[in-house]
Amino acid sequence: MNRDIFQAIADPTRREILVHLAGKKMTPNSVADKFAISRQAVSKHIKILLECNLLNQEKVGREIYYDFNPEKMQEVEKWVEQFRKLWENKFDQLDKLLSK
Amino acid sequence: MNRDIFQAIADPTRREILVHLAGKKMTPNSVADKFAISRQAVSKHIKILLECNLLNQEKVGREIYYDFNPEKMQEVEKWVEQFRKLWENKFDQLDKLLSK
DNA sequence: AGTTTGCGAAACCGATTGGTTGCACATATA
DNA sequence: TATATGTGCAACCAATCGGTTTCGCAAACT
Repeated sequence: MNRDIFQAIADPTRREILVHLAGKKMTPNSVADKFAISRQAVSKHIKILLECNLLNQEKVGREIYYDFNPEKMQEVEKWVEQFRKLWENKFDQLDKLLSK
Repeated sequence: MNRDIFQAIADPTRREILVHLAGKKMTPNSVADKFAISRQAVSKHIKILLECNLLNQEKVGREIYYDFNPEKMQEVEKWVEQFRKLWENKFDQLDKLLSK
């Protein structure tokens, strides 16, 4: 399934999961230990992140290790990028004002 | 009301609205002309964007002009930033591999 | 003064979301 | 072989979402 990455990172729990998995690869169980929700709920979040290629999957025995795939996140960066010149202009104008 | 900016930009219509309003200030009616949804639906989107400070509001007579406030978008940029070194590492490794 | 225009707010609706519990199944362990 | 563990999937549920239509009100036009 093809999912919108912006919708994927809209949920605060999923954003936290991403930060954890960017630090080190983890199993769903160990991720779930970090949160106050069920293992299955975490699994659903992981599935969504997986569906938009924000995670890599590696099966070891009966365990599955997930870790963050940074490439996809560039899509977000690229979208935000288009606005950067706007806030930089704003700062430039403030700088000019302050230096008067 | 205080709203999550990630939730605000999760909707594709709202992202399009932001791009329009980053180009020039517009009234809800003129924004609605760009979409296949009602003016009221657009107004609800604008309200959400306003609630997390992604828009500025300026009343002129009976019209209200909205335009993009870039500062708030830096929150998203900042969050994505933490992952940048990860994908940059990935490219470095690819470069090394290709130059062998 | 009466009508049109621009807007936000409210009520409503079907679809989606984020959680739960229960289950099936493969893999490890006794 | 029997049992325990790690996982994904399905069914269910209340809450939220994104749209609609209807309404009220202020500002502009005739």
